[in-house]
Amino acid sequence: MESTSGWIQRTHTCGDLRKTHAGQKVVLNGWVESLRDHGSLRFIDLRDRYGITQVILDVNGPYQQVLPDLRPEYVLSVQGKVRIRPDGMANPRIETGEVELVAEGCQILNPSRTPPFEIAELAAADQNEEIRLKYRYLDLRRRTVQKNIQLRYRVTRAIRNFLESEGFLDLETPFLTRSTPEGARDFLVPSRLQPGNFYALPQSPQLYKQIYMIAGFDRYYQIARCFRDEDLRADRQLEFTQVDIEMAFVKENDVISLVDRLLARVFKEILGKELRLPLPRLSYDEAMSEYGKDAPDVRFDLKLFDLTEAVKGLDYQVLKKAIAGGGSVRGLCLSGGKTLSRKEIDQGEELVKRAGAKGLLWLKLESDGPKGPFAKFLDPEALHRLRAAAQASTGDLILMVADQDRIALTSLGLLRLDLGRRLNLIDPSRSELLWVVDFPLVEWNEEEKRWAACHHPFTSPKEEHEELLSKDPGRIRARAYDIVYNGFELGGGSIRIHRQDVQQALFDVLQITKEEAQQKFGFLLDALSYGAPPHGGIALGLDRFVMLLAGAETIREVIPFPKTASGTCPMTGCPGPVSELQLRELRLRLEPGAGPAPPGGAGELVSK
RNA sequence: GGUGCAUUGGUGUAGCCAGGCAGCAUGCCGGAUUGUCGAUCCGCCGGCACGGGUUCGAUUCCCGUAUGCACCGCCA
Repeated sequence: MESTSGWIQRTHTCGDLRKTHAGQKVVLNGWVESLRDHGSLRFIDLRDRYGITQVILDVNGPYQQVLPDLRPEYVLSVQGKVRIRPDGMANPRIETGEVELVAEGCQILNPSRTPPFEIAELAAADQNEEIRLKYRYLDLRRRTVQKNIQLRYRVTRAIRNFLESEGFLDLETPFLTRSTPEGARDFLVPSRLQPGNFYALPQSPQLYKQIYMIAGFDRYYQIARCFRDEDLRADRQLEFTQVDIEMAFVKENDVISLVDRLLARVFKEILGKELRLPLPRLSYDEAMSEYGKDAPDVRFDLKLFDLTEAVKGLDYQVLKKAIAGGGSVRGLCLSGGKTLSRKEIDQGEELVKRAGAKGLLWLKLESDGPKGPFAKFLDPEALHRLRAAAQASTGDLILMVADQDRIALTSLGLLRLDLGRRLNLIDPSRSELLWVVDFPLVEWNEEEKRWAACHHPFTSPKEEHEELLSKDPGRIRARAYDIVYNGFELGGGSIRIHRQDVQQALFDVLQITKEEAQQKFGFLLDALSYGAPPHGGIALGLDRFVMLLAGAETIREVIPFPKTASGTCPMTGCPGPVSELQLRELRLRLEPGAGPAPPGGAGELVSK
């Protein structure tokens, strides 16, 4: 194509050139990755998204007027001839390393200020994150970051290709919607046309995708942005992305096997790994009693055991009290763990205490008998029962928590993970995926003295449990399922309620009043009354998925423009103040004390 | 809302426990250099987040603030 603005466009990218191009005249456009000045000879590594090509400039070349000016990150157009590098000069570290471009022309398309940090591939990897985010456009030039962002694209493409081959339609849903009770805090958007009223940004497209099902679009998907105004974490951002899927005329197995195949496709395409299908399933109760977590990391064993029966009748207060109070004694057995120091055990105790346990009991199975705070209360028979129940042998360490079931299990679940990490029991090269099924439908919220939905208030109870809605909600199991990847909840879904009477009954359990339900979800209840098909679906956390596939520590590494832990963006300085006029148009007034960020904050960073 | 850790030239760090000239690397700037590829060699410039306290003296100790990160609460 003819250039109209005086600069010469590339014929190839910086990742293209090989031996076969030798002798050809080519043009490259790109950034200066590094400069090596040998006086009368100058090497430039020219970079673009496709790779790096070495360019050779001669001090006597027809471009000598630009030579003194060249600096890292300048944007260049280089014309020249491709040459095979002299013997022994090839660079096997780059794909174009067997050739080089001997420059015959070189123009600076744009200079660059000195970057605040190095972009070059081998530059220090642990760059301060705040600076990286402030200059995200530079950070995104770095090879490793580019790889993560491109990986994200390849993952979404694989997902789209798969779902579309399965007949799913990619359908949009509004960003400006209605605030709903339950769930996370909404992001609110004031309405100018309806002063005093607010839109909410969607926490997920949940209700819309159900409406699509009722409307007959029986296979929907969307790579959807979701918004939740809650505190951030390494794996949580204010806005995040879900692979949102919904299907009509399906039961649990249809959704689960679809996602099985979807994941298998992604693992094949991205990691080259074959997943064995169907993925294993664990009931919620099994997951909790064996791993102490509803999203277990099964890359290592170290399962929890119920030791209640084994220690029942022992004259040891801690145990007696817990059992008498309706609780249980749970434990795990660390093979060869007798070498654990007292300090390490104390650290473990700290951990379980933070999870609400009163303490950590331990028993070392030495060859000359058991050692530990309650060893002397153990008669030979009880010791035998305990060893059997914990599948322990001599040299092992049994760690126990005696408490209410939930506390005993969750605290040991945390301890299990901590031990797994600290003792290197986890093989990081493994990818373990599994389904957790048969979740409870609702959970008692002690603070608010009411039942709350475990998944969301549109989740269908198991049919045989429907009658329990009015009698014993805690015993109801839901038609819900979570997919777990290396101990992370990758996604979750359910078969939805498609009958108005059941939906109403669940709202009653959740103490959502008729008025409130009518006001907030009236449209859904109405829709359910016009012939809603049985339907269900799932939402996968794309950010977490890509993070795990990339082997990254935080989802910020796979999100092009993430926010800091306090919800700010060092690059744009958002959130920022708005003008008096904007507020007046919305009929909003700020409280005294609320207002623009103080100087020295993120806003200030940007103005420099 | 809470807890912990951190903040030292442009960037990444040492020094802080045990108070007394702030060191290293890289980048920047200048010079040398014909086969480098994290080029090399020589030289130069540049810094203790902010506010208060203790002290003869604070980068160092104490308190507060700000910012970042991790975690708890929170996230159906």
